[in-house]
Parts: sequence; C-alpha cells; structure tokens
Amino acid sequence: MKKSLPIRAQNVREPAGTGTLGKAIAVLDIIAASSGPLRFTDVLQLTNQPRGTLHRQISNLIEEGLLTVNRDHSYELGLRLLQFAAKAWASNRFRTIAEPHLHRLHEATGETVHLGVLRNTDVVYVDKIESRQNIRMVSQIGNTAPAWCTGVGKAALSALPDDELRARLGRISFRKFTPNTLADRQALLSEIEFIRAEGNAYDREEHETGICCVAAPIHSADRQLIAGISVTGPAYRITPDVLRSWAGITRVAAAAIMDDMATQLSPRS
Amino acid sequence: MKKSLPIRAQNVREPAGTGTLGKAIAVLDIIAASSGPLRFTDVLQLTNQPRGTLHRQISNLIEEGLLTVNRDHSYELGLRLLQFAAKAWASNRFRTIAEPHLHRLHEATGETVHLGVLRNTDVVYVDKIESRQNIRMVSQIGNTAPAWCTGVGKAALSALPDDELRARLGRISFRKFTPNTLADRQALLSEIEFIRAEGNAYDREEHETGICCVAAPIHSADRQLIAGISVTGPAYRITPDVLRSWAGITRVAAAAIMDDMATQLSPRS
DNA sequence: AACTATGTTCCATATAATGGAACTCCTATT
DNA sequence: AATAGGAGTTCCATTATATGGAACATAGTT
Repeated sequence: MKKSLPIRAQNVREPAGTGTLGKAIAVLDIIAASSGPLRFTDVLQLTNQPRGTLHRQISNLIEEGLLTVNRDHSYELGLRLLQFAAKAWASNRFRTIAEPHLHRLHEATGETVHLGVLRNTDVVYVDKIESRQNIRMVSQIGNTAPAWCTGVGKAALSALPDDELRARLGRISFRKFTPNTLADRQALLSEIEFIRAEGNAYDREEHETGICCVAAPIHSADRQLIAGISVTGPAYRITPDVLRSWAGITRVAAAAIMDDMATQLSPRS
Repeated sequence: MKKSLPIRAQNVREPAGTGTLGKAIAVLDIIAASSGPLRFTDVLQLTNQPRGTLHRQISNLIEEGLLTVNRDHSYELGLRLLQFAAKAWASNRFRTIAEPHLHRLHEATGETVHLGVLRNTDVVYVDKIESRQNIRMVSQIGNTAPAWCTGVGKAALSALPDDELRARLGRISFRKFTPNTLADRQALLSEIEFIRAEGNAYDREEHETGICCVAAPIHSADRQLIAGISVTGPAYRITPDVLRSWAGITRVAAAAIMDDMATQLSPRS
C-alpha cells in the first residue's frame, strides 16, 4: 500500500492507519474525535482490532504521554500534546511570517482577523487577532472547520489547482450548518469560480448564524501550503458593504504574506 | 526492556524511544526541542540512527501530519499537533474541573493564576487566567518549566511520596536561572520539607527575575495526578507580605479542586 | 566540470507487532 | 454471600514490519 513517497507528501489524505505509527495515530484520532470520554471497549469497537493489539497500542500511547487514562478507565488526550503544540505554534515559520500582517489588518479594520491553513478538506486555524482578547485562545487555535463553509476555507480552496480541487470536493459530505450554507458541490464550484475571479471569498453566515467575513487566499510558490486570511465580524454590525470595503486590504495583506514567504523561505536566504 | 505495563503507568520517564512509536516520538521530540529549524542531517546526528531508518520515520511522521517539511528540507512540527492539542485542552477533565476555581482565585487576588501539572521533573502549564488577556495564550498553555524553580512545580513536588520525590530529584540537573534560584538538591529538599509543613510553596524570583508567586499542591486521591495552582505577580507590586496573605485562599482553592475531583472523577459518578 | 554534501531507494535480515485464547479482576445481580 | 458476566490484561507462536547497510540520486560548492 504505502509507496515509498518522496519526502514531500503533505496535504494528502492518509488511508486511515498505515504502518505502526499510522495505526497508533488512528487510535489517538478516535479518542480525539469522540465527544465524551471513551472506555477501552468503546475504542475497541471503533477500531475493530483484536483486543490484545489495541491494548498494547494504548499502552504505548500512554507511555509516550500522548494519552492519559483515568481511574475509571476512560481515556483522554495526554499533556504531551499540549507541550508539542506550544512548540509547533511558536516556531511555525508560516505563522510567524504572517503575524505582523495580521496585526496590521486588525488595526485597519478593528475586527477579528484569522489565519487558517488548509488540511484535507478542513481549515485549521493557526492564529487569531482580536481586540478584546478575553476569549480563550486555545479554544480557537488548532480548531478546525469545514473548508467549504468558511471564508478562509473557501479562499484556500480557490487556490488549489483544478484537479486537486475536484479530488478534494469529492471527499466533502455537505450538510447545512445555517440556512445560508452552500448546499452542494455545484454551488461550491461556482462560488469558487467567483472567488478566483474576484480575489476574495465571503462567508455570509454560512457556518455560524450572525457571523460573516471577507477572506483572501494565500499559497506558497509551489502551492504546497494553501491557506487563507480573513476579517470576521458580527453580521449586525458588519454590513455587506463594509465587508466589501475590506476586500482590498485583505487581498493586500495576503499578497504581502506571500511576498514575505517568497523572500524568507527561499532556498537562498 | 519494555515490560508489559499495567495500563496505568503515567508520570514515568520513558527510556528514550522504546518500540516503533517511541522512536518516532523521539524524533518528534528532537525537532521540538531544537531552537532553530533542523535539516535532515542535523536530525541524523542527534538520533544517531541509520539514514534509511530515519528517513522512513520522518516520512511516516509527515504522512501523519505530525511533521512538516519546508522546501529547504528543514523540518517543523505539523499542524495536526495543534488540532490534537485543541481537543486535549478543551476536553481535559482535570482542567475543566479546576477552571471555575481558577477564576475565583483570580477575582479574589486580581493577579495571574496558573494551573500546572507535573510531568517527570517539569511542570506543564495547562491553564492560565489573567486580567489583561493580551498575552498570546498558546505562548503559555502547553509550555513547560523546570519543577524545582517554579511555585507550581515545587508545590507539586511536595505532594510526591518520598521515594518518588528522591527518584525525580536524581534526574534534575540544577542550574541558576536567577540569583535566587535554589542551588542544589539539598536546598530543594529542605525547601520541600518547609512546603509540606506550610502547605504553600513560594517562588521568590527563582525562575525569572521580577516574578514571584504563591502556590499550593493538588493531587488526586491515588496521587497519579500531581499538580499545582499559583497566583503570580510582579515583585515590585507584590510584596512578600501580600504574597503570604494569599497563601490561605490559594490552599483553599487547591483543596476545593481536589474536592471536586474526588466527587466528579469517582468511579461511581 | 568534478566533487562533496545531502537526501533517497532497495532488500535481505532482525525485530517488533499481531491476534487468538486463556486468565484475572471488578461489578452487578440473585 | 455467591455467582455470572463483562471488562481489562497477559502470553506466545506466527506474521508483518522496521531495520540498516550500501548503492543510487541530486543539489550545492570549489
């Protein structure tokens, strides 16, 4: 199954647990995905692996600190993940390059600014700037949302080459989050055509009622990294006109980030 | 080497990469620990594994999204870690139980409140409440500090059974962060005696100049989970007397958290 | 243009993961 | 209090997977 890959394959859907590591992460994923705490047997059913095998996998994960077990045999993700994530966030070059531009955009608009990276068909938010920073950060950073119904996500999708775009759309299962959510692949495709022509994506309360945004796509020269930036606000305050008035500076910010990436991440620094 | 462990072994020092998973995580650790970006050969030397082996391990980590490679072949921790951490943080039961008490303590003191969990000889900060929440959250949550020179850490250490304490102290390599940093094992041991008698730990600019705190230990009934809570402030504003005046409510908060743990995490809920 | 660093692939061998079944422990029920 | 059932744990022969050495490829350097 696993062809020796050139060490470059990112943004690729893994076929659910190839290799020892893959299986271990698959277990981690199951526990991460569950809403409530899971007990051993719950995980057993979700993985349908032999009991002995699963038990050892879990033991290993616990030993590595990636998993924690409570006295009642329910499992939680381990602290080591927080440790790793703190490092991942602080040292991420894309994020650090983008950061000053996010601040500038925030100052210009006074509204919340997001930076998100496309991963499969989801957006992972990697940074966020807001005025009243009373919202818990981790509750946002690292969170994911479906790409096809968020501004950042749609912007990012629009930066994909056509074949990649089709491939990913095929993996989306559409569902309505709000009355405004795009209903199907066709609607999304024509929306993306519009975004490509326009240079901006809009979220008009498609993911959450009362929340709208303007976004612009970001990508590295070789399109390995596909991302987006957005300015978000409450619909009652941010009219469509206001939103449109920010389209330009949002595109400019995205362009500036790409520029910095080109110079700072070039082979010859 | 790896004895089939009862599925309970947390807080245990792993002997650096046992099993396939362990080795993979060890690679991740090396990349996390480095200050700058690492290239393949750098990692190769730090692990001293055969090239073929390392190459495949890295490939697997990339495939799982735990690692990312830039065009210049430097490696970064992957986004998937952020994703996992967001879940880990939001669903952590200990943290959610403690959270209201942290807020109460913050309101009573007006200063920054920390919650940290002991992991080996380090403290991992899992929550933080501060008034002006203009400091980036992830820059704190998930961060680690040496247990022996922080308030939370010393408090946590004091909750360890004596044999465990000795064992862990043996793994500490002392170094001076500030003029006030405790110099050696002996100093730390007598400090811990004091903490046990008193019920509170103090950090008097031992880790960072200008920063001091009062802390109190937290532990689960079976002492599997060892943690601490602290109130922190700038030394110029928080005199030793003020600090001492918060000792009581800090202990009370810690006790309340343990209480809630006992009821909410009991086998029979 | 040749050289050297660095990264990548291949394959026989060694090692670790697998999975079935037996065992233990806890818990719920009578 | 005894017992049955479920849940978690251990063991070990078999099988699949990771290993590591060396050959190959590529990019950067003199």
